[in-house]
Amino acid sequence: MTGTRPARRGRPRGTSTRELELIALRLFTEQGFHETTIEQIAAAAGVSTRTFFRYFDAKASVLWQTFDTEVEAIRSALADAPDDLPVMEAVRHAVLAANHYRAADVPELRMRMTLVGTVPEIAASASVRYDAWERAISEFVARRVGQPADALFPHVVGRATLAACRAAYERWAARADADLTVYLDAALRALAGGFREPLTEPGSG
Amino acid sequence: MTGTRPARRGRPRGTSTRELELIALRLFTEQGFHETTIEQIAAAAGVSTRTFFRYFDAKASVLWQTFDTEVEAIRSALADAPDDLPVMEAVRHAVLAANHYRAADVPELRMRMTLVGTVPEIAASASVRYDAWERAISEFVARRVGQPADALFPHVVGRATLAACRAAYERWAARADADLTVYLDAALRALAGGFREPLTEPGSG
DNA sequence: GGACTTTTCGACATGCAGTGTCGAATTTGG
DNA sequence: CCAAATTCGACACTGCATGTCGAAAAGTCC
Repeated sequence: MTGTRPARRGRPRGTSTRELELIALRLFTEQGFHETTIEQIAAAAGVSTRTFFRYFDAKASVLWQTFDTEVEAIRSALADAPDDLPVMEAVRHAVLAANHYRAADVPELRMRMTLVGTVPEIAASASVRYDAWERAISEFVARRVGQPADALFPHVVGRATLAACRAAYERWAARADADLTVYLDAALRALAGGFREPLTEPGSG
Repeated sequence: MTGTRPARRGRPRGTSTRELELIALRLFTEQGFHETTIEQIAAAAGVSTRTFFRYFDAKASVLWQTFDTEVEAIRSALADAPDDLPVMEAVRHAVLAANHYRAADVPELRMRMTLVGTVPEIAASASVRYDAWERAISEFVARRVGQPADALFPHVVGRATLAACRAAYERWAARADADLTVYLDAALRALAGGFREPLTEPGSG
């Protein structure tokens, strides 16, 4: 989000968060998360390990770069939702709108998802980020039903919605046979239906 | 689950997981999680830091001792559920049955919940444990709807159910004005209703 | 162009989590 | 009393994360 100002003041940066992200993603998939040291990532980018921590506050943070973008997309989509649209309909549309990726970005996205769903240490690092995602939902729900954002109902909706989406993410990353939005749509419809009628797997129809 | 055999063979243990758990819980609440070193916990129990890691594989693991018990309780409750009971009804009953605590255990439970909901590092350590909880649900759902346990629908139900319960846990730990089961019941009813009608906060009626 | 400011970087040091190794300590069983 | 079993403590080591401080590299102003 740092505006690309053409001429900054002091010494120019030796690398970028994006470069470190790509290098780390490659090394993690090649040799594993735990087997990759920060020293290796930094060395591959031509900087010191100390500098790595000037770009990211932790080893796993390198994988959560693009996550904030999605949260913001959901937020703005929910802000534009018409008032007569049912709450869970609005939520579903917002999530789907925020998860349309260009074909070129899909392999990287899948790589990231696979790591999140596979490596426990990375999954653990997610809990903090998920809070922002959930808040985007719960604050919208709170507005619509006229309750404080930290009340039980909005909180439950936010948590459950993210949980459903995570399940869809993981299934998609593991199977790779359909569009991500198909999985998300199915999961969110099942959620809004109270899980009364079971769902047929997207790929198996 | 180590059966308390009265006479074992070699040198007797210098402490127990339970003792370490209580000491750690006290120190964490007194001075914070990050501010408490394993050296302090071990010293308070009269053992070396190396020995701490013979009882737990990580610093945060010390707080998840009793979690497995709950998962097992849910599992067995679901196994006994009658076939004509709707799926989400059975899930709700099982969760509620597994969360009846004796009054004496409530303060410790609340302490633990507060830490999980407050300290990011502890929340992060939870993701692995939650998997077992979710599997208990999703395997039951898979059985009932005749799908593989790793299919999308059971997966979504498991994730969403745990998410709803976590929201209830946190609200309960933060407010402390009612029984835990009241919060859980409300959250799970809202989930099974597809979040169509909003929920009134348990304490504010 | 030279002095000054701003910003990033590298080197060094430190603390803590987690793991491997190995010998010592302590109990039971013969 | 000796042997087997089991736990513990001491030591060493790697890696993550953070603090400090001076050097490097750019722009800015005169």
